[in-house]
Amino acid sequence: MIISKKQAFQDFASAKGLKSTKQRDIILDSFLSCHQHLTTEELYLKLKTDNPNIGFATVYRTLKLFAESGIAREIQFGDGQTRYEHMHAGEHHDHLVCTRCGAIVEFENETIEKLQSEVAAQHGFTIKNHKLELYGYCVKCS
Amino acid sequence: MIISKKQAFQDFASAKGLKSTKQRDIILDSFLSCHQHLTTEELYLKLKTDNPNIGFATVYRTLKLFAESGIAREIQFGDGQTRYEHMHAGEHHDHLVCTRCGAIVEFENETIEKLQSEVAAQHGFTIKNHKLELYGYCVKCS
DNA sequence: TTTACTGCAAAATTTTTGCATTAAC
DNA sequence: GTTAATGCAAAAATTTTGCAGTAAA
Repeated sequence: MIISKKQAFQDFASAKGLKSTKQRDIILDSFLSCHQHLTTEELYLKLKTDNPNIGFATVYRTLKLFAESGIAREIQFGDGQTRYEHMHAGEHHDHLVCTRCGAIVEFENETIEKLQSEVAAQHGFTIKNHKLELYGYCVKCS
Repeated sequence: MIISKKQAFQDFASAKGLKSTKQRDIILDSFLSCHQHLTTEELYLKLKTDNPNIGFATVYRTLKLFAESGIAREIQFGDGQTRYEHMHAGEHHDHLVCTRCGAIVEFENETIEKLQSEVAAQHGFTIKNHKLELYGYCVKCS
């Protein structure tokens, strides 16, 4: 799982003629080991503990690369912070966001996905990806 | 239609003890007459022509109020700009976004809405609102 | 070597706020 | 008179970029 995403990024990197660097490896490992929706800053801070030599800009640019390569995707929950999460090839998940405590639950629903394709087709759109977020209160907060 | 939203905001305003001002009226009319997804800046520039005396901060704060009152909602298409659109009481529409030419098509789908509620219920969430965006190429661009 | 990458700091964007003044109640 | 709203400009918060030095191919 993790190995294959690592591989996927390495393939992307070599196809693009990117160089392999220590920093990118560290960022990649850290990103892959962290199963959350991270902002650039969060990942940067997380890394800085063990790698005080890595700069914010490198993390920023590397996360952009991850998104470009397809192993990550940018998401925005409307709080003004861009987050990155793992992108699982083929599959897709959406989010339930608690606007009180900030809890985020991921879910998948094939029927919804199918309906989305239908709607898109009706309008002549070719869909590359989508974003579905449900906002409200979680069990604890409601 | 427009009248009722105007009314809705006025009700909200009086319930909250907000004062009625010329600026807010102008911003409200302008916002309601414009059937697009506007950023604060766009609306501000649009207004400035006829009302050079209205400040950006007022537009900014007023749009926030609109969102709070329920007659508008904030949306983000991932380009780093917050937009506002009309919120139609009860109904809800989602977006098809062309990532090449920027075209935006609105759509509604009751079945999807229903499935969303089911998913939310399964996870114990009480949903206040949601956001569904499909990204891809429109007819012309694909 | 040649080309890309890094780190820092500066710049550009956007969003948000403080405050004196003005207008509404 | 009180209280809230406005406009300006300044501050925060994010995202993005320039560039000299460094490291990979």
